Amino acid sequence: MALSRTKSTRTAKAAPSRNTGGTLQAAKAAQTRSRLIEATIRCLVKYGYANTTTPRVAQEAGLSRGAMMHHFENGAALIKATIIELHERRLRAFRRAAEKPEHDVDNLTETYWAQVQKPGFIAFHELAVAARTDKELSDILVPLQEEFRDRFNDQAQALFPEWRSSPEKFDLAMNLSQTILEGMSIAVQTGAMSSEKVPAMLHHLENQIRELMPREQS
Amino acid sequence: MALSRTKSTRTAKAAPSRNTGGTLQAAKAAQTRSRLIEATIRCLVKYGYANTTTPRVAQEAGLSRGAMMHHFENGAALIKATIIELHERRLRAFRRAAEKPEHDVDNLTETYWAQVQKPGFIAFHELAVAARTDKELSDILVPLQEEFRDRFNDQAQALFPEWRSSPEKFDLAMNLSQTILEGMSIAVQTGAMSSEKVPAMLHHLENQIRELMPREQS
DNA sequence: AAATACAATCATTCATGTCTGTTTTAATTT
DNA sequence: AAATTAAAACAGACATGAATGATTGTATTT
Repeated sequence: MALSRTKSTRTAKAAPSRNTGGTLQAAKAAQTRSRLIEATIRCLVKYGYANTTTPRVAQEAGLSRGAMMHHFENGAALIKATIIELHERRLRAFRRAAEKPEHDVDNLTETYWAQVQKPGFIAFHELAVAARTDKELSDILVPLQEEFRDRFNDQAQALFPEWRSSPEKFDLAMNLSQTILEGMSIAVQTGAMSSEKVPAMLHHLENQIRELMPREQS
Repeated sequence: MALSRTKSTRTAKAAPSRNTGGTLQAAKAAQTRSRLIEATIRCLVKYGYANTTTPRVAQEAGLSRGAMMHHFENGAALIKATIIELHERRLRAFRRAAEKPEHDVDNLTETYWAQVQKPGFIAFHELAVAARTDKELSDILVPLQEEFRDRFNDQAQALFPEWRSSPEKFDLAMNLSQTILEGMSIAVQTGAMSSEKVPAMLHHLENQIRELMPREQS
């Protein structure tokens, strides 16, 4: 997409009167917006950020580009919306996992491992990499990354209350998990690591976490 | 760059007669090629893959685009050359580190940690991410990734011969190191992780490696 | 009917590869 | 050693394709 490759000369074009008023055919609008966002995610996964263009997204969504511009005043608005959708989806998935009854370490690591292999994470990483050199993108992304880390820690702390006794070890375990699982996903995707190595790594990570816990749990 | 966005209709344009003959003003040519490759790396770091274009690279190198096209018949050739340069640089750096006398674990992990924070690795990751959705790129990159893993393991095995007694643990230690260090570098770059967390992670990794070693070494 | 969803087209910008022309450098000949 | 010549290094301009935001026009809703 390469945000705002062309500078908007026009007078900011009154954003299409976001029809956020609860009860109308605005439901249709929200649905179409959602379709476009989903299409964007698919494009990011299939073609990468560099080749995710507005015509391609429109085609992937089965819409005309004109229709698309009706719902998002420009390409930047679309990927901004995509970012926050991915963020919320990440939080939701994490929340669902936390609500399940079984909370042993193996379960959680494998659940998060499954998460980081799904399209959502791949698309998110495409955007995160792009944001490194795109201020407009990083202005949106960085705060969300921080919020995710906080929620991640909150949830984990709620699940393992006995860990509050040694917060440094807890912090380390969280960072280890995130780094290894996310890093491993990226490494496999980019060919830096063979997928055969994954099980042993997961097993080792689980052991590590248990050793960082304050003595109980299998 | 987005390789070959336009298809070459012309008849393959006899590649500029690579003047690889050892002893001429061909040294100048090699030097200019090198300047262009360095400029490409800088652009990848500064602007990201999506915004690394031939005009920008030429400008960064202080050359005209025409001159650039004289040395690389198209943009794809340039980034291909950049990839193998980065690969060889990675191997060289690794080799240098192995030639130093002191070979304790702490030294090696911190050396590699320093490596993955340098421009070379960042540029390489930009290309690796792009290669995920670009067959032309991955055709070059994937074999090099494999070669790097092999050399990485060979070198490490030469440095710690006593480790041959337990190859699975050795393999795990190598994968752990690569995943954590590279993953952590990316995480910090993209804002997924705060850099404050790095020292504790490094320390933990070093301990892990030592525990995987067959009993000796401090 | 008024507004909103959608479609189609426009002008602009930019990157790409190709082509033509100029300068510099090295090799050959005298 | 000086002059000549050929090739390589470099620069600038061109045509093409594609993506962008803007604009205008049509069909649905409600």
